[in-house]
Amino acid sequence: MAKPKTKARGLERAFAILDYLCEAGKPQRPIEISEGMQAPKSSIYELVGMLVSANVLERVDVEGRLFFGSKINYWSINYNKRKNLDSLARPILKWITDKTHETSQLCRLDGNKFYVAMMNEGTRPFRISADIGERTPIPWTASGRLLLAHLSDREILDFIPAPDFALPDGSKIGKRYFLNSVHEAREAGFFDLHSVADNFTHCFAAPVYGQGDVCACTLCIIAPKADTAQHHDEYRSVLVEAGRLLSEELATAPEMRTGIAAE
Amino acid sequence: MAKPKTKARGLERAFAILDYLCEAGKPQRPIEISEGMQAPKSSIYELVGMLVSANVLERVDVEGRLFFGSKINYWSINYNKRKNLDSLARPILKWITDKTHETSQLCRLDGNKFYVAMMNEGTRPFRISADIGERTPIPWTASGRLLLAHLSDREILDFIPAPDFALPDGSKIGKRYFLNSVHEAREAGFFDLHSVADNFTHCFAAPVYGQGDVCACTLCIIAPKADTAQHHDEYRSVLVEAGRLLSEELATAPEMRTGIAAE
DNA sequence: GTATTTATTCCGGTATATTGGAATTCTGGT
DNA sequence: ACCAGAATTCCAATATACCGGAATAAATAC
Repeated sequence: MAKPKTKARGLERAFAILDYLCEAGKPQRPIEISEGMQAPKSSIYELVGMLVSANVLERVDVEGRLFFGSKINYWSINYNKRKNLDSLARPILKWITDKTHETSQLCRLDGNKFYVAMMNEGTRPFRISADIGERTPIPWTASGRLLLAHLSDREILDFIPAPDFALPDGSKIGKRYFLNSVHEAREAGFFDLHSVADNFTHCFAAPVYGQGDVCACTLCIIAPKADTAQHHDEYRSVLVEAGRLLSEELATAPEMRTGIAAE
Repeated sequence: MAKPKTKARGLERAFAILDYLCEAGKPQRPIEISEGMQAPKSSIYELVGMLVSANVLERVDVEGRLFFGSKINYWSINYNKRKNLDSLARPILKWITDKTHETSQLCRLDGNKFYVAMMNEGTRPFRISADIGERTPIPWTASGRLLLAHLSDREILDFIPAPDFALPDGSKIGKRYFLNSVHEAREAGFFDLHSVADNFTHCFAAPVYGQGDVCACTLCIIAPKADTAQHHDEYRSVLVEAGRLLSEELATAPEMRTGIAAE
C-alpha cells in the first residue's frame, strides 16, 4: 500500500512552530524552521506569514529570522490576571536566596517535560543551573518527582516518554526505582538528588500546590554538592516553608490584582 | 446574489478566541465564547477542544469555563528570554513611584489598541488607573501619541479604527487635532493630557525606544489633576530620564540573562 | 417525576487549507 | 556583470477542516 499521506492541521502545526522556537532558544529563519521540524516549506511559509500578521511571531532581523511577538506578551499578561504566579513567586525566590545564598528556581511542567520558569541567582562566583524555559526530561529532576506525585504509577509511566528515562550519559533510570522516588517525594513533601547535568551540584525541591493536592510548580535550590550534607536540613525547611507560603497565597489571593505593587 | 458564505480559518478563529477571553477578562464557557464572538458553535467547541489539549486554554471550574493555560506561560518565558522587558522595567517603575509617589505604568500596543502591561501603584489612598491588559482606543491616551510617533500622518489615520476617535462621552477627537498632538509628542519626546476616563486624573508619558526610533512602549504616571501644575516639570523629567534609561538597557543588554536576579 | 430550556456532541457535504513541485527572487562569490 | 546555490513565492490538486443542523445530554422549572 502507498504511504498514508496526510495533511497536518494548521493550528497544531502553528503551535509546533512556537514550541520549536522554544527548543531552538533563538530566532530562526523560515527555512530553518521547516527543515528543523521536517515540515513542508510551503506550509511553514504560509503559517509563519499568518503568525507574523497576528503578532504572535515577529521578524527580528534583516535576514527575516523569527521569534515570539508582542501578542504573546499580551496574552501572558491576561493569563496572569487571574493568579499572578510571577509576582507572587518573585519575592519568595528572593527570600529563599537571601536565607541560603544559593540559586533558587521556580519549576513547572510543559506537557510531559520539566522546565525552569523563574530563577533567582545566588551569590556564588560561578553560575550553576539550566537555562530558563529549556524543556528537560522529568526523571532527570528532583522537582519532577513532586510534579507527578498526584498521579498513579500507571499514569506516571504512561505520561513520561520512554527515552526520557535515559540520562545524558546514556545510563538508564529504572522505572521501579523512579516510581519509588515519586512515592518518597509524595510522602515527604520534599525531594533532593544529585544533579544529573553535572557532577558538582545538588538539587532540593519542595512542592507548591494549586487547586487541591495537585503540585502546580516547585521551588528549588541548586547548590554545590560539597555543601549538601551540612545544609540539607536547613535548605529543606526553608523550601518547605516557602512552598507552603506560596501555596497559601495562590489559594487565598482572591481575584488577584495585577499591579506589581502586589509584592 | 446569495450570501458569499465563507469559512473562517481555524488559526485565526483560535486567536480570536484568545483575544475574546482577554476582552472578557474572565473565564468563559464555550457557549458564551461562541455567542460573544458570533461564531458557529460547532467550530468553537472543536477549536476549544484543541486549545485545551495543547494547554493553551484550560478549564478552570466545574462548569467548564475556559481561560489561558500553562502553555501561554511557557511561550511567554521564552519570549522574554531575548529581552526581558518585565524584569528591566519593574525596578524602573518602582523608581518612578519612589520619586513621585504616583502610580506608574508600562504601556504598549496590541494591534491597533493601547493597553497597560505593567503597573506599580502609588501611595495614594484611592486607586486610579485602568486595568492591566485592557485594550483601549489609542487616541484616548497620552502614550498613544508616542507609540505612533514613528508613523506618517497617512499611516496613523490608516492604523486607527475610525470609531476610536470617539471618546467615552460620545464627543469626537478631530483627526487634524490628534495628528498635531502626535507631532508635538514626537518633537518633545513626552506627552501629557487630562484623562478621558475620568475627570480628576492627568496622564504623563515618556517613550521607550526599541530598535531604532520606534517607540516600543511608554512609561507613564497617573496623577490627580489638581496636582498637575505644580509637579508637571518634575514628573516630566523623571519620566524622560526613566525612558532614556530603559531604552538604553534594552539596547545594550546583549543576550539577556533570564534570571530575575537581573534586577 | 416530567416538561422545558439550555448546553454539548455528532455527522455529512462542501469550501478551502495544505502541500509537492515549479517558478521566481535573492545572495554571495568570482 | 554573471553565475551558482539557496531562499522564497506561486500554483493547482485533493485531503480535510469548518459549519449547519440533527441528535443527545444536562440543567432547570414545574
